[in-house]
Amino acid sequence: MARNPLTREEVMETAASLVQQQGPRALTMRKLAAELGTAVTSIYWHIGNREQLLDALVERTIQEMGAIRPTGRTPHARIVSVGRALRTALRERPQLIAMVHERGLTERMFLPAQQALVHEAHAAGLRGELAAEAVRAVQFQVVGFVLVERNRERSPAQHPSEGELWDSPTAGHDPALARALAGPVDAEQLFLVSLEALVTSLLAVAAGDT
Amino acid sequence: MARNPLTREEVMETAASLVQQQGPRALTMRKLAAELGTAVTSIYWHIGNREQLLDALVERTIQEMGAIRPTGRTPHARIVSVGRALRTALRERPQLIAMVHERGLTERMFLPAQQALVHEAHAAGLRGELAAEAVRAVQFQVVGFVLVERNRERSPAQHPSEGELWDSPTAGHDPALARALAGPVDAEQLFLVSLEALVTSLLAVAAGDT
DNA sequence: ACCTGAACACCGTTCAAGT
DNA sequence: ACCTGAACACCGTTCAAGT
Repeated sequence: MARNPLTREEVMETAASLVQQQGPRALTMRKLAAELGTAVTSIYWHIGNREQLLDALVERTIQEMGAIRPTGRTPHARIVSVGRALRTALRERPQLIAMVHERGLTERMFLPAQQALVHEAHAAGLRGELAAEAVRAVQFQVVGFVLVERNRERSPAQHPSEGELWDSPTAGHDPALARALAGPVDAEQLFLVSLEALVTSLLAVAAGDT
Repeated sequence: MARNPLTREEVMETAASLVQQQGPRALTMRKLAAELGTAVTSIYWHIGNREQLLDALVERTIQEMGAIRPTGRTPHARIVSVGRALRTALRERPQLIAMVHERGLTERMFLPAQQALVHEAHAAGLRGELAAEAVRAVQFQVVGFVLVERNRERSPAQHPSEGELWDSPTAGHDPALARALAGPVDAEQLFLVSLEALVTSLLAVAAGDT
């Protein structure tokens, strides 16, 4: 029970921990009020409605992430490092992904990496629209991958549907392929392979190589 | 009011149209019952609870999509064509994406393309784990992109946050870059560029070129 | 300026009771 | 086998009333 006057900060704090522990669906105004020891309606006075609360939480989490610092020598390595760091940062905050998911705020997840990517794209010799395209390609790639990855993890069931391919005409001739597709995904490796591929192509354009 | 005995089919049909028109959030058991002219509880007898209903709808929509047929001459072109077709098919069914979103079923969206991709990867000379990796890389790429794209479209607000970069140190030196980043995304082009890049790299591996 | 309880209009789900 | 209404335990939000 909080006797001292309720604070916007206090509400945010409690809401954040609630989301962190049980996901955004569990963040109900009434539960939150109970946790805070106040009436439900007090929250409305300080924060507004549930949507605004979620928005504020998303913003807060993004702030906490801070900037992303590239590592490595070559432009290629540095851009890839930004992608990896962004994925790591997002995966460390599954609640963020879930909240962004629930509302339509994916582009918020782009922000932490954007400055760094712009800088690196420029350093790699990309200019103007081409640089913008490269920045966005990496952002879409990374965020998209993380969305798929998380969504996959959320799914409780095994993925037996992929087993269908075991006896598909093509896979039947290639047992190793069938086995690999039936098995679990090595997300880490898949992420790296895809990102490397993308960056390679983007930089090939910069080098004048078509 | 439906006097004839309620059918599982009838429930699914009505539920589908409800989702199509107003999104999965509007699919409430009570609204659905009202639409059908029955008591809410009848639905439970035929279908089960809301989760099972959504699962069934997802499955149904996937079935409707049917198989994806590659076009083009070269392996590269054919794989890219599968990616494009998959994206188009998904974008034509925004309700599917929303439903899959709400539940954790992303991998269901992988299925329509998988057979075709396996075939094409094989035709391109990829075998075993390498082929599996290529198939999955394309799947993740396409589905991830569509997820980001859709989520972006759902967001009502403009994206002023990207304007931040206008006066970022790097972008400041490159007005064309700043302008491009502040403007809207050409999703179509971004998708193609990324997909082409990925496929090029995946096939380079097949050609023995490291 | 801040907090409150009552009330409204919704939910999904269960269950005993009907035919 | 199929359908029903009542009931339970939840929601978010508004609003008039308090201090």
